[in-house]
Amino acid sequence: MNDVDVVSSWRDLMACHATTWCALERELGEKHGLGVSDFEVLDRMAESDHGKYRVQELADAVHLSQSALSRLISRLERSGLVCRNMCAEDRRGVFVQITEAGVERHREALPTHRAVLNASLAGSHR
Amino acid sequence: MNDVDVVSSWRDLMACHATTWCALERELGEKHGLGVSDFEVLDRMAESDHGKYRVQELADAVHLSQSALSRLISRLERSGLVCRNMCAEDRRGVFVQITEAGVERHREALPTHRAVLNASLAGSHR
DNA sequence: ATGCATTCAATGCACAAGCAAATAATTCGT
DNA sequence: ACGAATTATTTGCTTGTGCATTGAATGCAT
Repeated sequence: MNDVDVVSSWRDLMACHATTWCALERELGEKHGLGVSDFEVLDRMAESDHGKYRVQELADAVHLSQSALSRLISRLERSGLVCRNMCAEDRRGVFVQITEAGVERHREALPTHRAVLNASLAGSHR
Repeated sequence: MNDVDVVSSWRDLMACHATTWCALERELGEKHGLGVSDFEVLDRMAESDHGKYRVQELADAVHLSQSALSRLISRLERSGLVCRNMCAEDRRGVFVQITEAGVERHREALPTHRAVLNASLAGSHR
């Protein structure tokens, strides 16, 4: 793969990312009062069995810094979608856990999320 | 393509975007004092013949809002990499033009950019 | 020519993100 | 067992981003 190809791959990737991200931000924001990263966090937690996550795990999953995650969780906590629990084994750590309200909100938002992705990624990634 | 596939495509896309973006940000920042969007603007201008761009054109090209672009251009202008010219035909508009220093900086940064992309996108997009 | 709606860019403002430093708890070496 | 190094998270600070608004120029209709 030559330089021209890599560059155009990267540009395509950026374009696709930007379009999809914006569409998600708009739809999730308007219809459910969630940002993309908010949804992503809820989504990870909802799909897991145990429902408990460490902050750093989530940060990796949604590609944010630790500090960004910490604040994001604070916002979600203030909205009652998530709660922090002290972690008994290692008291430096914090377990983040989705609440009933969080599960509910996620269930409401899920179809919107899927719809946007289907619309936005339809052709590009077969 | 079913829901599961779209979602995993989207997650792959986000992961790839995040990794590459961060690598570019770090390398371009450390070695050339440029952010990813800074480079992207210089890159567009350097590859064009006329070298003149309208603000909104650039905003679309680099996937930023018009206001973000306006400020980005101000920063590049302060660094002397770019200059604004009044546009004679339509005096609401502004032409952004790359300077000699801008061309120079872009030339320096280009190999770094290509190297990071090659390293980061090597396998994924054949 | 004047008024009105539209378009281009810049600015005020609020907010989310990253980096670095602070805080808190655990582990390791001796 | 005590202090040093390490790990997990939070907080202070600065910066970049988007939205809404403003200022200015243009096009169009009257």
